[in-house]
Amino acid sequence: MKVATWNVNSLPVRLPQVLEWIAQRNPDILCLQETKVINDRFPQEEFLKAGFHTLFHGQPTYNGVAIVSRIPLSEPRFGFPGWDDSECRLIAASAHNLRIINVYVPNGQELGSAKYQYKLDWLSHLSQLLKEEREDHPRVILTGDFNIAPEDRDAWDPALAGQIFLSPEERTALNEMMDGHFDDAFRLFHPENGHYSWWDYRQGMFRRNMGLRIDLILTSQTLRPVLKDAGIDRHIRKNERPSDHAPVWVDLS
DNA sequence: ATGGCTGTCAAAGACAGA
Repeated sequence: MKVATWNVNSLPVRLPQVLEWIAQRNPDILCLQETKVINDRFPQEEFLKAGFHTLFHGQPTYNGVAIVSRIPLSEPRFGFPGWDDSECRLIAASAHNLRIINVYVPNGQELGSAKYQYKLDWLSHLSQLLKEEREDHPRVILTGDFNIAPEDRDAWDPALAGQIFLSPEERTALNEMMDGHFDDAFRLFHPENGHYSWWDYRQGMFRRNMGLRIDLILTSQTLRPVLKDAGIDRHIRKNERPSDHAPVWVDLS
């Protein structure tokens, strides 16, 4: 059983590539970010034809998250309880015995900015929500675009450490969320340097493999015995008119 | 030092992304 995440940077533009990738990789659950499509225009039918249920949370122009799944989805959640975040960045649902939480963490722009503060506040709300979700659900998969490179080995240039996406505050927020509860599934299988999930469109960054690993699949430690494999489908970034992110997946028995 | 690309909305270029 495969669970995957992909920031598609516009689902209307990327839908053909998403359907093609689904046919190749055959995920059971796919979490999408930056769908950039309102709910009325979500391409439900196309996913239904491919055998997937859909759950989506979108707004005009920006953000937007969705879960598409071969397994029926129940107990949906859209956004945070008790906090009216105006941006569509969190969607969750249960599938079999798994609790899937799909996030599009704010970018943060630059250290000290209002957007950076929003990112830290957002992570704080996520941490709080996660405690509740973990109490209710023993097997959680928290996945999505975190806009945080967890460690120095997750960045093409170690000199980026301390800057946005790699700052101590962002990493502390992520570590505190994970500590003792979650594994970074990809790293259990691939500990070495040079693996990224995002490359800037500009300056041939992909060609030069200058990227960041910011798209993560965090699995409850209770799932560790059933984790079989994990990967990043880097080749998808070579597509014509690609997303700037590649799909990331984990395989569980 | 700056901008380098891509997408949206809308019909040029501002805004956002990472």
